Amino acid sequence: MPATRSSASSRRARARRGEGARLREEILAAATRLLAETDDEEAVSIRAVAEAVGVTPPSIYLHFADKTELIFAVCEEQFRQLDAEMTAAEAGVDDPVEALRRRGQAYVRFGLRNAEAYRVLFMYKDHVPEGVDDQYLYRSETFNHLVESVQRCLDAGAFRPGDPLQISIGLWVMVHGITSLLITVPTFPWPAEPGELVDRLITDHLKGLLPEPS
Amino acid sequence: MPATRSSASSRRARARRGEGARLREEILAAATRLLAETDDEEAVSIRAVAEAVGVTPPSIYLHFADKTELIFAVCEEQFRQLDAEMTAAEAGVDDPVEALRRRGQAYVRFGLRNAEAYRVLFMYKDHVPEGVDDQYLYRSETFNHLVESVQRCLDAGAFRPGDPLQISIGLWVMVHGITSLLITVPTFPWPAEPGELVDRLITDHLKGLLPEPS
DNA sequence: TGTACATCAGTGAACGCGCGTTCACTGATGTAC
DNA sequence: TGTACATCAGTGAACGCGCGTTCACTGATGTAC
Repeated sequence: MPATRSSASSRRARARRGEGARLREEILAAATRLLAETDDEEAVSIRAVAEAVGVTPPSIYLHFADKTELIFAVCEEQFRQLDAEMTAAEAGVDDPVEALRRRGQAYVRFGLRNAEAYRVLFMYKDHVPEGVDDQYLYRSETFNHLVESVQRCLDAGAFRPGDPLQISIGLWVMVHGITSLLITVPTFPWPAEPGELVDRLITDHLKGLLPEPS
Repeated sequence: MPATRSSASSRRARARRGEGARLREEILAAATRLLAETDDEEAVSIRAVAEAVGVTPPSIYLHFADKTELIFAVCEEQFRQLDAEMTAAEAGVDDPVEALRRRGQAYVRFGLRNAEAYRVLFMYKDHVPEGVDDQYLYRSETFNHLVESVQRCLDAGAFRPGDPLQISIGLWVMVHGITSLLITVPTFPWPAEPGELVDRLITDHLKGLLPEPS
């Protein structure tokens, strides 16, 4: 009986010829799962990922140049997932302002449900490795869909005229502010429901705090 | 000629009897300076701090129980500094809304000028060590001064009636959103001046995006 | 149908690194008598 | 005024740890002839 390297995992079956690329997907999935389960990016080491997949550490380098590239690949996937969830939240909503509100709610929900992934995406420095377009976020589908959603509000006359990019930045700042503070300072006396905070702030942001003209 | 441990630093003169506590201040100052200069919390190791002070690593433990306690002490100091700068920004301004705006501007300026300290304060998990009141931020002078500043706006009738705590949370969310995104995603096409972004967002937040009633 | 060979998908062992922390100690400074 | 002693402010060396990464290798799988 050969010694097992760990009580938690067993050796993975070797891929057949030409199917080596499948390991890449398994590594990505394991890294994503580890990030969610441990809620700690430091626990997602090359060694831990290899162990979770059932493979030795050097195998990771068959598919990723280094650790940075692996983590970035995880982030890319999460970022697409965020877009998908926001798009789904908007689906079938006719009122463009209500659609935008649901988009915001979905953003915060995603961030809180995938807190550690969210931290890596938006609260780390240098999460975009060298060699990657540094306009990555700006040029992304994810951000673009927000701008389009804002544009629909402008087209419908629901907002007073303005630059959709600047309005989008304002909305992003707000939902990011909410998400990141809820993650980092969870013991603060926040409203009971994060959704409440999002709704109130979006409403304040859109309608204003100043007294109505009398 | 004795070997020097480093080309960069020399042995610090030993404190006299009863003045050992002075080392504590020197350690704090060195850690703060290291954080600012390297712009990287990971570079602020016990060893690096000791080296910067001109002392051996075990000496740190004469004044701090462990690394967490040292970093937290640095954070506390920075947090007081943030309060001082916001208070100074408000000084002599009569209009309470304008005072609030200056407070926000000062917050963002502080965060950008002390980016790595800001990250440790508000973008790390568990920056408040075990044993410290987990309502630390909420009960702080720094946060309290914001609430008081909001209360002055309410008292002056400059805001429509509302809960000063909730309004304060909204404002904090916004300035934190701006500061943290500017730090983390500096390559995004932000407005040229951070102050511009702060002003526009505070204005939008206060006045609203919706069309004026016609 | 058999066999030599190339290729592919990994393995095993080790590298050097910097880290936080501990422990037994030293030597200058001040104090009691 | 001298000296033994306690105390204080540190030092020096080492501990074990987990990390990313490299390098030479192995052995199963498929292919050419």
